[in-house]
Amino acid sequence: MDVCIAILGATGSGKTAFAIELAKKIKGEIICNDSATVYRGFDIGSSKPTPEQRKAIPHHLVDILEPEEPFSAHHFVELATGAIESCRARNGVPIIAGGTYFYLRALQHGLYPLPPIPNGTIEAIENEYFEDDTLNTRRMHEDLRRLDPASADRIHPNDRYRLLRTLAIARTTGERPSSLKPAPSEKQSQRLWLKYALVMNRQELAQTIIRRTEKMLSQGLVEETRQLLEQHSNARALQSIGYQEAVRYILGKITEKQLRNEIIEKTRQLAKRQICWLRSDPEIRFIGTDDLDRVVLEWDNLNGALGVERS
RNA sequence: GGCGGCAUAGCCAAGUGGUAAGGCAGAGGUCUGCAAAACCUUCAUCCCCGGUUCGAAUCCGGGUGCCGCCU
Repeated sequence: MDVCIAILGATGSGKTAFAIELAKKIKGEIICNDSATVYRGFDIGSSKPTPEQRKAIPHHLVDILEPEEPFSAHHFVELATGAIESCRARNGVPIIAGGTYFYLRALQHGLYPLPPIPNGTIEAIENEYFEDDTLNTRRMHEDLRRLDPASADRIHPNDRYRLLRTLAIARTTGERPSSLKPAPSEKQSQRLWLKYALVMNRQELAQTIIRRTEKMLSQGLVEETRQLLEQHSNARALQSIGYQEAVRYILGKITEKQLRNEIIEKTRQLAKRQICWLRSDPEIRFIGTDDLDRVVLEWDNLNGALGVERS
């Protein structure tokens, strides 16, 4: 049996610090569950773990990609799986820490067994349904219903993002997307998870987000963005929170005050969606930042129980 | 002090006699390979008092507040 610990939480709930403290106590290594910290150069705005933190505890999946390189749930699953194994080989405890619950779910439960969708498929579909300057999602939805009613039921007619992807899957596999089932690998199904989420009340969280945002700005988020924009203007991560607003500020579209307020607002909205994910998973246990000992204890208990089981 | 204009949700705002559009924010939710993304649901009785009318956010009178101009 292979046990992984997940430390989840909304942005600013203190999960990074908590995960590091936990790692110190149980010989853990941290695997970052995050869509932005994987990129080199995205330091301030992604609140990447600091060099000191990374020196104290090994961190995986940080600074592993150039800004233009693609990254997705699938890449995350592969890389995180590798990191878990190498950590295990060193007798360490893998601690998956971060806010991208979608990635964690893919790591835990697996993704569809899908052939890669050929480049240009999505664009081709887009062109097909592009009418009068917009995507005719109504027609996309009707066509999807003809191909796969079950998928059409699950996807809202306005959700062009999922409509596009589902149509692309249907086209490249020739199968009904709704018939595809997530396929956890053997490793995945043997893994045991201890999942925790740091809770914080909304007001406290709002305060933390304000402080964080101001800190990012004073640490030079705008300057960092300016450099990224010059060298990697196509990087997708430039569209993530903080960077997107900084780009608009650099282009003169918003004022400094708007920059600050919009980052705060977007971050708060993100936190809300993250909390929503966490609430939807009954396996997650909610903890406070002072519950470190409890987590260590639960980990020890589980280990003891597994040890007994083995003998 | 006089004259004019405005007053609709936390904010912006449509509506000029027939039972309160829309956007933003907020709250709740969905999510299976871009997720720090995309999408859904939900949220007011119209500054106050009186009048006209079957019926008023809409018309009339008075009050209050804000803005502009004049003295």
